Amino acid sequence: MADPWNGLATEAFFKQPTPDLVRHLLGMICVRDSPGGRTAGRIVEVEMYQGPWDKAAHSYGGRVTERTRVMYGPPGFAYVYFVYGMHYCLNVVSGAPGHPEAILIRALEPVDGIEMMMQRRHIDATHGQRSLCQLTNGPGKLTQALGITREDNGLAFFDSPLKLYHDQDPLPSAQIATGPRINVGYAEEAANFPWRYWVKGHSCLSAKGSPQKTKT
DNA sequence: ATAATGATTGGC
DNA sequence: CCAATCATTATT
Repeated sequence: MADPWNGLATEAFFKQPTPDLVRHLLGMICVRDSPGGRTAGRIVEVEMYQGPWDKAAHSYGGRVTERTRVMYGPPGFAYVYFVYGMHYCLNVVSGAPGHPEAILIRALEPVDGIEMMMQRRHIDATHGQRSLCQLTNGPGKLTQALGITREDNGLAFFDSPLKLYHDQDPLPSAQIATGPRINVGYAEEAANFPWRYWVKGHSCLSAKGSPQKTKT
């Protein structure tokens, strides 16, 4: 038997309940292979969206549209949508078929294909941790850096150019923080659900996702 | 057919 | 703080 915490995620891995999967995605490696090469990053910030009763979700109320159709299918596939007329966002579909749940990937720590990411993001080569993080520390930034577009909608994370890998054991709870999701103020009571999860203290968290630093 | 708006980012 | 920019969605 393969070690479930080492290597390409299996189709079965995605069948766990969304509240479990969202924590297990933290620390995993998201990979996008393209003819030009591989780009990849470690997942450090995510948000879950749960089906018909989550007013922040595109699938709120059980709406089935062309855009949200993939959310109603089996878990482990990509839900990619276009927002604000200029950005793509990448989600991992979760939940059993008929349960329109998904997990938005909000920030990555760059791991592979740095040069290609810099070209795609139109960022000049500079060095240091801070400049690396700006490649992928936001949901729109990471799709641009990995070259993810609407063409990726519906791809299987366990069998396609878009992949999720384990290279370490799941993060312990002590290293995971939670809080309200970003930019869902329209969602009334759901706006306050603590359904954003991030790696505590990580330097590549999204700008709005980074807890404000307090002075001592 | 038309109007409103967004699971964001970057610039001022 | 606010403009950019257009697909998606709901409404007429």
